[in-house]
Amino acid sequence: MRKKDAPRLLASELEILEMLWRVGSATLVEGQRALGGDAGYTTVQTRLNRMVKKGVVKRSRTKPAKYSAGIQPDEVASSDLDLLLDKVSRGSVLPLVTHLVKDRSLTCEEMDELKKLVAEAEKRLGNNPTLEKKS
Amino acid sequence: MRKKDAPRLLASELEILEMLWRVGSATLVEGQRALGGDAGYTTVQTRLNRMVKKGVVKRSRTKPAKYSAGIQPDEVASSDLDLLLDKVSRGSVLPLVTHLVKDRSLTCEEMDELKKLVAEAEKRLGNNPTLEKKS
DNA sequence: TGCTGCCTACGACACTTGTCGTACACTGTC
DNA sequence: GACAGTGTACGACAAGTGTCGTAGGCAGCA
Repeated sequence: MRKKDAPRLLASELEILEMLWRVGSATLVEGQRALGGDAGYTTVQTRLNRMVKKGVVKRSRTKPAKYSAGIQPDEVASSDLDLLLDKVSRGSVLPLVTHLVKDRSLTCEEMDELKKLVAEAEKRLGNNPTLEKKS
Repeated sequence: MRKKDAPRLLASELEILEMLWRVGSATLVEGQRALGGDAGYTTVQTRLNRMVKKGVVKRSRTKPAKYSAGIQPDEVASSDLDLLLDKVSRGSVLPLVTHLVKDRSLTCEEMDELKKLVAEAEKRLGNNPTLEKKS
């Protein structure tokens, strides 16, 4: 059921994607600049093109080609979280959520959303009383 | 402050670590078997040894050398989640928590823990009223 | 028409990772 | 002492990644 699109992207690929998500789309020059200018022009070019070949980045047919992200942040987050869930926390969400929420100050809005989430989950639990007996 | 120990492990490395966390420690034979026997004996040997060199796996000096994880699941989860948080969800925990909690059935115990977590976070928010005004 | 600047394509080279095969070392046993 | 079994070290090779350099294509201008 899971889309096999994002098979655990490398940190460097995440860096590129993060840049593209941030700026929307970018030509090579813009992209290289947005990445901080650390990597050389052709380096960025090669990395972007290899990611295009992989399908995680799209490029336009316009003359100064525009590169844009081919996958959305939530897709990446999803597959990555699922992997973490599977390999690291043995299917239990609690440790992960704990790390995310603990030691972090949330805004009021986030807190509200969080409570709403929990309330929904609780309602769902009430509706599916059989599912909770797996422990 | 963050330990730079786990710089975004590869999926294959996670697989090895998952096995070691599961069995505690293992010789090569045990490890290869625990991995499902898909990879050859020397393949597992090479992968384990390369991870030892990286410091993410430890090996004993006993004769049939015992391999064990050099980092804990929560360390991996932490650094990985922080990376996701930074690159993918632009510092906002909500999308990640949402994915973790939504579409998943939690047990009663997990639900309790979750509510406890939220309550704690809320208390902390109350104690630091200045931090919430960033929006 | 020829030159100058961008943009792009392609090749190169080192390093990492996945996958093994092979050779060496040590321990019992005959 | 020779041999078999088990464990370990090392080398090899392909594919992928990070990093560029260089060459070719095209627009605008003298």
